[in-house]
Amino acid sequence: MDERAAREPAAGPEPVKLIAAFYDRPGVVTVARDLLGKILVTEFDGQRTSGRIVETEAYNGVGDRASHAWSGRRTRRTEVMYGFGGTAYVYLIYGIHHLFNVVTNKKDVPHAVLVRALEPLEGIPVMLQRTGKGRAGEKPGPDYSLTRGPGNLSRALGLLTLHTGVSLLGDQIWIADDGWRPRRSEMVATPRIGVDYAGPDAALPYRFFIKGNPYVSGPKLKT
DNA sequence: CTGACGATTCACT
DNA sequence: GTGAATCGTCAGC
Repeated sequence: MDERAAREPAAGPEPVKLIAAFYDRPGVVTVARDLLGKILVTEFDGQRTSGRIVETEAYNGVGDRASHAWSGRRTRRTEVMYGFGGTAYVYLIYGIHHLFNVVTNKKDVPHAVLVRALEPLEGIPVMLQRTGKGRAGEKPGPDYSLTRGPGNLSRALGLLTLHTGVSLLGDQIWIADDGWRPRRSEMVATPRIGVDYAGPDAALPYRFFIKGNPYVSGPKLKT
């Protein structure tokens, strides 16, 4: 298949917004894998920005030491994780970066998927404006750092902590399927990034990404 | 109320 | 490879 055609949003069918049944499923690891290739969209003040999801991480509820909900921790910040699947969970890390997560599973089961990287599709000028990247004097060609890494992509799409609790079934933030999906052989699973504190759970293969995609964060794989 | 720290990023050695 | 930025959250007193 022509790789370029596969990545062109206009080449495929109209993207269809994912419905509650996608998010409600009990297996957060499966949902994290299934999110690869889907399109994350934000539309704030009439400004649409979107990108194809190329990297995710699953956070597997109360039994997962890496999860904010580990051991049933339930606070004002994490309360949204205990809500319905298909809700945004955005939190501030290091006082600087906003990280966007998708709450999954049914109410009271605090599963979530961290979206770690996107390949930009729509609204790239807006993303450049929001991030301050792409100004004159910089080297030509795509700036892969625009949406590489969870802090960067959240900034590019305008996602802030105030968006925590927003339904992904609404018209501000949603995820769509345009029919494109990675082959199984293009998908890689590794341990999650930045969760060394999680003891044995730090080694779980809960990070998923599309092999070879230049927007994927973290160290490069050995070939 | 206090203090330690983080699901990160970037500049710098 | 190392360290700083910067502040809400959380556990503990």
